[in-house]
This record gives sequence, structure tokens and C-alpha cells, in this order.
Amino acid sequence: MKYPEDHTPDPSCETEDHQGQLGNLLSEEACQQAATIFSVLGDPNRLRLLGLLVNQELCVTEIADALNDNLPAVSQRLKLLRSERIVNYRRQGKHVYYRLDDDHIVQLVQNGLAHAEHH
Amino acid sequence: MKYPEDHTPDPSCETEDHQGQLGNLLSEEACQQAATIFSVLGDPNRLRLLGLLVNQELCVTEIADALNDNLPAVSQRLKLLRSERIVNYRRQGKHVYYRLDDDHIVQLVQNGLAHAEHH
DNA sequence: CGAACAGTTGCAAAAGTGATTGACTGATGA
DNA sequence: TCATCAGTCAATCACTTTTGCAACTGTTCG
Repeated sequence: MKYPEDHTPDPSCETEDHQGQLGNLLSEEACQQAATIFSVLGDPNRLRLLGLLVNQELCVTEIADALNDNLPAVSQRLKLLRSERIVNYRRQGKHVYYRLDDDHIVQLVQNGLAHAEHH
Repeated sequence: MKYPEDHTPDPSCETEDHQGQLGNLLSEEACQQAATIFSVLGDPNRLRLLGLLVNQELCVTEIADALNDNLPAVSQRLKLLRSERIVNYRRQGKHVYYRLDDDHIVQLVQNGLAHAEHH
């Protein structure tokens, strides 16, 4: 999966139409976007990070400490999560505080976990 | 993310404990599993395939035709989806019919789409 | 201003992933 | 049994993604 640099949807995905033949629920574009979100969630490190943010707002250093990870790595992950609008942030003095963008993400993550627990 | 060959959970993920310090919701193992599921869903081709199966059972050739894709490619994807128990199948004569394993998946996919549409 | 702290960015190496092709297996039916 | 159809497997190649480190930016405070 190639992550888009920013929120610029690729128009070239309209070149062929794979829908409509069998009552496909998923439009081409929706598939693309949903797949991107899923693949961003599809990494244990990022998922752990999101788990931390479920009920609190934390700055990068706190996150890195809590996850026992180094700062640049955490910052990279946050950048990706930011680009998919999964997390949001605000700067306060020297610190940048991150939080989950909305409850939708929590829903998604919990759904995924629920399915994981089934097996 | 490396996909596990089969449903054999890796015990080596218990070597270190990254939890408990800040009320982390997600256990190490749950994270791993959920991340695997997410990353399997994190591909537009697989997502389209799942879209096809939402209300029907189809054999591999039918899927390949509907998606305008070649048989081996579809079979590979199905194998992966199978390994994560996202789809289920039965053999009938020469044909292998696939279906979604349970409603949970539909939930997950729809959640992902819902978030995608937000932006 | 300049030192120190908090984060971010860039880059190269390493690891992982997906598409493709050809060979293989299993079932059917003449 | 042999030919054929349906599907799977395995290996390779090109391409992405992740990671670790060093350099850089921005902010505070003496």
C-alpha cells in the first residue's frame, strides 16, 4: 500500500470501472480511502500508540517513554497518523500534544480488537 | 507487517511488557492480532473482493471475472483472507465457494468506509 | 544572544509486500 | 485412464515501507 503524501486523491483510479456487475457495495474511491486507513491501523506499533491516546492527550516524549520507543520513530508514526487525520494535535510551548481525532477511530480499533478476540 | 503462515500465534511477543504504565487498553497480543486484521483489510483489491462477498457466496472464477483479475491473484488474496478467518469456504465438485466468515467483518469494513467518508 | 530542550525531517539500509508466471493438485466425466 | 477444468502453490522481481541515525527547526529562558 502506498500512502498518499497528503490528502490528494489520485484521479487515475477512474480509468476503469470494476463495479456494478454484481451489486458491489464499495465504490472505487471509498475502497481506496478505507484501505489506506486500514493499512495505517495495520501496524502494532501504531495501534499501541493509538491505544495510549484513547482516554488522554499526550505529548511526543510522553508517548515515546510509555512505549519504550525513541522519539524520531514516534514522531514519524504520528506524522502518518496525522496525515490520515487519525490524530490531531496542538502545540503548547515546547510541547506538542496529540489526541485521537474523533470517536470513530476508537470504534474502529475496538471493532478490530473484538474480531481479534474471536479467534 | 509479516503475515503469519497460519493461525499459530507467536509466543516471542511476550518478551517485553509495554503496558500498564498509562492505562493502555490494548494488550500486546490483541494489538498484534488486530493489526494483522487491519493490514489484511488495508488493501483496495482485497477490500473490493470482500465487497463482492457481502451478500453472496461466489467461487474463485466468478470473483476473478467480477473484479477483472486473473485467477492466481484472486486465489492468493483469498488465501490470505482465509488465513485471518475473514472468509470461509466450501468445496462443491470442481468449485470452491467463498463467503464472509461472519458479520463482524462487514461491521469493520463499514466502519472504515464511514471514517473514509468523513474526509 | 546562546544554550538547552522538544520535535521534525532526510536519508540510506533492511525488511516486507504484491504481481506475475509457470508448474502442480484434485475432481469430473468421456 | 486420460483430458480438461478449477484452483492452488512457489519463485522471482519490482516496488514500498520501516527503521535508525544524524542533522535541522522552533521555542523557552537565563
